[in-house]
Amino acid sequence: MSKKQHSMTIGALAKAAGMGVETIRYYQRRGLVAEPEKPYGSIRHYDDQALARLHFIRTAQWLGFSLDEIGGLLTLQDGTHCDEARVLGEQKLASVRAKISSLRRIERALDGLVQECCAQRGNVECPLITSLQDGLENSAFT
Amino acid sequence: MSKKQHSMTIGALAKAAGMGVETIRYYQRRGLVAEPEKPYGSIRHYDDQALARLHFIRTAQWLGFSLDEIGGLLTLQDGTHCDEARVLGEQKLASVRAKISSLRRIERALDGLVQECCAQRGNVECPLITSLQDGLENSAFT
DNA sequence: GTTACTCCCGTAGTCAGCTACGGAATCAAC
DNA sequence: GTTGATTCCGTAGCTGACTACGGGAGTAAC
Repeated sequence: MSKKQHSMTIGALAKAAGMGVETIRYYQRRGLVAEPEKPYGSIRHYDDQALARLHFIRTAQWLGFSLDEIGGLLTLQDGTHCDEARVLGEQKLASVRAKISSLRRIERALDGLVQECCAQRGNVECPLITSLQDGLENSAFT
Repeated sequence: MSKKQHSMTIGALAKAAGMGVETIRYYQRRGLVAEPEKPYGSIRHYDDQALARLHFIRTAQWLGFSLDEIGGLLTLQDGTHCDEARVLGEQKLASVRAKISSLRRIERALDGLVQECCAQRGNVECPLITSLQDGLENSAFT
């Protein structure tokens, strides 16, 4: 149970979290990470809890949450708001799924265009370009 | 074959293209859309070719091309650079596919967390939050 | 005790893609 | 011939997530 003694400067914290010092200071300004009060000397020290919070932020970002949304999640962090967290998770899941299906449509369209391009190689008319000009309406991939 | 007589002001063009006047003027500044010279009076007029170009831009944007990339595509527009266009299309297709697979991983992770949340309803510990804190490593969804 | 690094803090810049503002000119309708 | 909308043009602001800069203070190594 050694927790507090593992203290580090902001530079070490940044290295441990795999991000830049300026990024952490930016999160502090946004209110996502607390600034520990600095001792009588002058330099602030951070513990493992600060590191955990940075992990939280990074992971939630990877899941597609914005920093504002992460701020919301952090207020639920005491564990007593499971339902609210779940709702946020469900909303994010829905938006991720929407993004995926939109990207799939784009994939089909692009793939079709590239195939056509390959087939017509050497031709003067480029099917990719002309499809873009026509807004894809006349193409089979929409 | 009536083409030129279909001329419009920038406002009408914007409406036809489904975008704002300021957006078109922004594209002109970026060099994506030409500014027709204005007649002795004062107001510029745009034809269907300008509209086609806006369609081109919008569609290419939907396909995930940035405005810079679209500028590149537009220089290939004479149709004699089919191979180059195809290469750009293939690159974009690869990046779309990468995005999709990354989003799928995110989907799985989020879905797992939300399921756990549902299962543990009423519990004090929220699995979604704690997983975020631990960086998902200890969770089954990575 | 000096050199070299790191920290502190505020402010400002970056990127993409718009969006808004302001003041003058012009056009369309009545 | 006046009102009200639109155009023109340059410049400036916005969003999100950083990233950089500058100058002073503290800290670690030799």
